[in-house]
Amino acid sequence: MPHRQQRANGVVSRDAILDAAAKIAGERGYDGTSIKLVSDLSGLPASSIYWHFANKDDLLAAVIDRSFKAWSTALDQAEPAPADATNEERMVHGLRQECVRVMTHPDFLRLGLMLLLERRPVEAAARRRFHDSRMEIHNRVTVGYARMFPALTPPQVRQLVRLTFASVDGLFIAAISEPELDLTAEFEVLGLAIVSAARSLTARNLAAAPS
Amino acid sequence: MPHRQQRANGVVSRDAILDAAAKIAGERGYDGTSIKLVSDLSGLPASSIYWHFANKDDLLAAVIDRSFKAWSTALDQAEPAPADATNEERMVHGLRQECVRVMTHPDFLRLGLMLLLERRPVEAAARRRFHDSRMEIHNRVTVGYARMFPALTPPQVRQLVRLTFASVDGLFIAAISEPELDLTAEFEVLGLAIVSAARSLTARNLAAAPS
DNA sequence: GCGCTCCTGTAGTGACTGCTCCATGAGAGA
DNA sequence: TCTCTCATGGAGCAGTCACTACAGGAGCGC
Repeated sequence: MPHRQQRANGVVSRDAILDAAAKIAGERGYDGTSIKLVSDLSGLPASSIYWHFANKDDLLAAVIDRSFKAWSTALDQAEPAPADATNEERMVHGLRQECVRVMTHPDFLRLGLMLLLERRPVEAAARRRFHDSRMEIHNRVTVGYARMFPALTPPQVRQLVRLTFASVDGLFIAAISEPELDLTAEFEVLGLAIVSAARSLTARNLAAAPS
Repeated sequence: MPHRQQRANGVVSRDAILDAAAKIAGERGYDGTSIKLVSDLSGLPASSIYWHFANKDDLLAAVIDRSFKAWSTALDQAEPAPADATNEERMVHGLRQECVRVMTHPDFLRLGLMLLLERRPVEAAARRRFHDSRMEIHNRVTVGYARMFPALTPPQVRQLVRLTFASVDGLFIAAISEPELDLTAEFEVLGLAIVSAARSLTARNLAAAPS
C-alpha cells in the first residue's frame, strides 16, 4: 500500500487540536474535555477533530502519547552527572533535572495522574497508554538505583523507586495547587531523603548479614 | 426562628445521596459526576438532590466535608506513640496509622487530589473546602515536626512536612492504580527517609554554625 | 489544465446536562 | 383528626454531549 500523502495543513491542524485538548483536559479532566471546547479553542470544527481522531478516547490517548514523547526526548537530552560524582550528587543532579523537565512539560504527568485517579468503570485507552509509558521509565530508574546502591535487595530497590516516583508525583501536585511554591528546594530535600534512606537500609542489611 | 424540624427519612436520604456522589465523583471526577448518575445510584429523584443541596458544586463540597470529618475523627482516635519512643519510632508509628487511615477513608484524599489536579477556570467551592481542611492538618504536622527536630530551621521543617504530604499523596495514587501494592512497606521506607533526611539536615546545620 | 485525496464547514442526530416547577405524599405536633 | 412542614415524584426547560452525513474547498502529483 502506498504512503498516504499528507498536506502540510493537516499536521498543523492535528497539532492545534492536540494543543487544545491537552490544555482543556489538564484543566477539566476526562469528562470535562468536550469536543465543543476543543473545537472552539483550536478554531477547527468538530468534523476535523473526528477526521484526525477516531473518538474522544483516541484523542486523549494521542495527547498522552505526544506529551510523553516530549518529556521522553527531554529525558534523553539530559546531561549525565560527572563521572567522579558521589551517589548523593548523582541523585540530586538527576532529580534537579527531573524537576525542570516536569515543570517544562507538565502535561504528561498532569493528565496521567488525573487518569489514574479517575477510575472509571470502562478502562480508557488513554489511561493504559500512560501506565505503559510510565512503566518504561520505572524500569530504567530501577536499573539505575540497583547500580547506585548495590547492597540493597531487589525489593528494597523497588521500594525506593516507588517512593521516588510517588514523591515526585506528590510534589508536582503541590506545585500545581500552590504556584508560588519553589520546587527546586523540595527536590533537593527529596534527593537527600532517598540517599539517606538507602544508606540506612544498607547499614541495616550489613548488620543483619555480616560477610 | 424555631428549629427547623427534620424527618428521620431526610437524613437517611441525604446520606444516600452523599454516598452515591462520593462513589461517582471518585470514579469520574467533577464533570463526570452527573445528577442523573447520582440519582440512579441513590434511588432518589433529582428534585430530592436539589432539595438537600443548592447545586452540584454544593453537593460535591458536602461530600468533601463529610469525608474530611470521617478522616478527621479517625485522626483524633489515633493512639499516641509510647512516651519513650525515639524520633524514628514516632515517625514510623504515625505514618503507619496514617496509612491505615487513608486506605480506610480514601474518599477524602481521592476526591481532593482530583480537584487539585483539575484546575478549572472557575474555582469550585469543593476544591477550596479541601484545601482549607488540608491546611489545618498541615499546620498540626508542622508543629509536631518542629518539636521532633528542634535543630532544624523553620523553612527546613516546612520542606520536610511538604515532602511528607507529597509522598503520602503519591503513594496513595500508586496504591489506587496498582491495588496489589502493599502500602505499609512503602510507608515504612518513607518514615525512614524522612527521619534520615532530618538527621542529615541537622548535621549540616550544626556543621555550618557550630555553637 | 485534470483528477484524486485530504481536510473543512454546515447541519444535524438522539441522548443527556444541570436545574426548575409544582402537585402530592408522608410524618410529626396539636 | 387537622395542619403544617418536610420530602418526593414526574414532567419538562434550554442547552450541551459525542458523534455523523455529506457537500465542497484546498492542495497535491500529473
